[in-house]
Amino acid sequence: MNSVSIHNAHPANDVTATLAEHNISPTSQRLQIANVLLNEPMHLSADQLLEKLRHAGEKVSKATVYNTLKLFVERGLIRQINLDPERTVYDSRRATHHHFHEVDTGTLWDIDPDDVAFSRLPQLPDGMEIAGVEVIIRVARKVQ
Amino acid sequence: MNSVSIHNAHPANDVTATLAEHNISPTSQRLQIANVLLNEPMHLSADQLLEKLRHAGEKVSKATVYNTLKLFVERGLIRQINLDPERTVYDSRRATHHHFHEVDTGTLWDIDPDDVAFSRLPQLPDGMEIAGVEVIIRVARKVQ
DNA sequence: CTCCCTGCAAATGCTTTGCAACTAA
DNA sequence: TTAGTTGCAAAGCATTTGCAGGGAG
Repeated sequence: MNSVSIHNAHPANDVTATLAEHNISPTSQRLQIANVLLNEPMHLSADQLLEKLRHAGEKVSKATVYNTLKLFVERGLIRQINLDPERTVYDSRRATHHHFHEVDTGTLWDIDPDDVAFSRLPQLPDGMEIAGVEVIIRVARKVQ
Repeated sequence: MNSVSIHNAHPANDVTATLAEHNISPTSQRLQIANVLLNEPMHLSADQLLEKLRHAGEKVSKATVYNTLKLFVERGLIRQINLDPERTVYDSRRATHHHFHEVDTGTLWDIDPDDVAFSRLPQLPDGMEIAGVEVIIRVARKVQ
């Protein structure tokens, strides 16, 4: 598959290949970040990601985390979600999907795209085409 | 400024009443801001709003605009929409409705709630109830 | 050697806050 | 008088950028 000899606990080959598919050269930091994000679908802020990496003993700077996330978003590797101004979150599930958003805590859950279907959608503005449809279901803890 | 009762071209009484309904005392600045936002449904950032007010010859400070918008949101008078971190937008249509979002320019259009209907929605997480459903249709200019 | 990447620190830009002056009742 | 508001300037914070040092080939 590849001639690079990276041997860590994670299926790094997949990640390296994924980076390559998106024209991203696989530096050590990028692999670390991609491993965290891509191994399981998750929503993380830049700071949460940094903390997770540091916790795992990785050596990454804040600037590199930001720059790398920005690069990944530009290259379509991850999605950027903006719930509120102090909370930019990155979503490693590339396929379009939807979200539950718990209003009080800001927690996000994924909604499988198959669990949402429309029986009616509006006409598009002239000369425009759909780039994506996103549904956010805001939920709150039920008061008894 | 002036102790004169308010007599402008707009239906200020409605606005005053609306503020009252939301437990907001009708100061001069709040009336100015509410007039801009409530007279017609619109999406504005804090800065756009400030510029609009200044253009209209109103005397409002930036801090007051921010504080007032925050107050209005807390009191449920307007909604806050977060497109991306440097672009918090305020929406004066209180009823739930949906949006077209032009990706390139960040422009928003309203979608009438009647123009969207679901034939399937996911099961809610345990103990949660729906606080609102929001659909964002991202659109891009068609390339010929 | 050369190119690209990293990381520190400084810069940026939106938003909030401290606080003194002010206003309406 | 008194409670609530305003506005300036300063502070806060997430994110970006400048630039020197570093690593891979």
